[in-house]
Amino acid sequence: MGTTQLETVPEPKYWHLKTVLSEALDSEFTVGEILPNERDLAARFGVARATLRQALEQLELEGRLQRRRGVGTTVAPPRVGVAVAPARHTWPGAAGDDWQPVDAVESDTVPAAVARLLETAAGDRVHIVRRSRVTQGRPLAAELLYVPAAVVPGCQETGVLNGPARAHAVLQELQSLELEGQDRTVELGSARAEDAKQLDRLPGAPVLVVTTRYVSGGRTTAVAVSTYRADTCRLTFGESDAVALLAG
Amino acid sequence: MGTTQLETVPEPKYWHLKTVLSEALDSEFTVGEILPNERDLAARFGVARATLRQALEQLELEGRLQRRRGVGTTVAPPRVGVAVAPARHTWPGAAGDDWQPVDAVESDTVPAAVARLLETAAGDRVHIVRRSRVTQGRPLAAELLYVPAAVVPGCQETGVLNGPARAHAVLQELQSLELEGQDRTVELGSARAEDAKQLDRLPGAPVLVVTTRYVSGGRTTAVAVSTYRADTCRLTFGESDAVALLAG
DNA sequence: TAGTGGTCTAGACCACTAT
DNA sequence: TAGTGGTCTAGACCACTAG
Repeated sequence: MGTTQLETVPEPKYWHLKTVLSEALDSEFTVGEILPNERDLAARFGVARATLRQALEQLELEGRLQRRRGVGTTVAPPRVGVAVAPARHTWPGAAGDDWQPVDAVESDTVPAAVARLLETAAGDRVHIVRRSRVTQGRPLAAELLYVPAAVVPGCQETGVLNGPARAHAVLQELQSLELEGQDRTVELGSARAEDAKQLDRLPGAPVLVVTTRYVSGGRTTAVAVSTYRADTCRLTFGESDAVALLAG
Repeated sequence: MGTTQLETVPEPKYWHLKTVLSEALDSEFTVGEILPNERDLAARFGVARATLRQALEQLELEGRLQRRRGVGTTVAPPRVGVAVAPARHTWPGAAGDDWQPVDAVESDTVPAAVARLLETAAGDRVHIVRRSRVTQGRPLAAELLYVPAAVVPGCQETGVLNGPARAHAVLQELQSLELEGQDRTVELGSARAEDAKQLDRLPGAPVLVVTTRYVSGGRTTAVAVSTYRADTCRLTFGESDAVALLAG
């Protein structure tokens, strides 16, 4: 046969579209610039809107685009480098940490995965401190910090305190304990409705879930579940924070 | 008004569907079990197939499901905990590391982000070592390790070696250097065509991209870009590897 | 109120896998 | 060859934002 078929596996349209758009973003657009709307773009490329959207979704996942309902699609700035593991181990809420306490509640039900780490039994009272991390006015991450009531006995009477003050009380008492170590896991998740609101995203948006285990007195003393916007954040670990400068 | 509208924001169908399916997975299915096909499932829930697929995609993103074309949709096992930052800093390829060298090439073009970290100029020769990480017969991650030729002068004449041997030669010479430190970043990406094949996924599949910077002699000596399957992997950091046991 | 992205439908065909 | 998930279409309506 004289026919040459270099691509035995034809590239899907949305994949090719993504490549074309990606190159266009590099060469013809600047950060913050607004793209034509989806209907126009689809028409221009001769595809259905759903196909165009598949390409846009990928680019948004990679942090290249930002889409907002009622507004439009804009070119996203490079991802923000976010230091996750400080050089020195510290309790959450220690001086200089980038989180802002939001409020705290006491509960006797925690997610199964958290209960397993804390080795708490069903019914054990646990403080749940909500915190949020913001940079340049934009929400980066939401966190739930789980501290068994038995770990911070001084916080028995915090019921009278209001939100932030209560969170402060729990965090403050933690500082008095000796922190022996910590470890973390990172995995992909999708934002729960509550997190999504806090992160200014729609429910289901992709997030990087960082689970931190704080060890003190030979056992897991607290667990933090931090939910970072996957589209805008690049998590940084390690001694040198200089790498946070890396772009694109 | 006597009307009570608790949900002013009606939940999208696919979101509700995802919740229902998620609970069904917990209670009525076992790991590895095969689900009804998409057309049947869509009919059963009274939605279009596209809507059903939106829910399945979310569940796959969260590592609850595994879908394979031509085969079906199965219940995924819990994510595998993968140690990313060993307790002691070592060069890639050191004894006991979980990676298998695949091959190596020499090139004078590297991704812009890598060139920035390595501080190489356009045209500088760089060894690119491909490695892969496998557990229980399943591919977890693919890696490209970039080492400037100037860093491993003993590897000038490796052109005659075949793939794996060449990779070994570069890795071996690295061990002789003193490693001063390393740091890492983690971000969300989508699999390039080449990675996708190595990871047994389709192009565009969500991946966790770990960029490791190796520091020696006061400067960045090597950069590794490791691409982990986001659906099956949970990355673990820190001194204690015990956390790798955490499930679900 | 006009315009945007988000959701949803009811089809169709294709690529792949196992039999 | 039959059955699966993957891609694609051409519509429709909804929720949200901004002028």
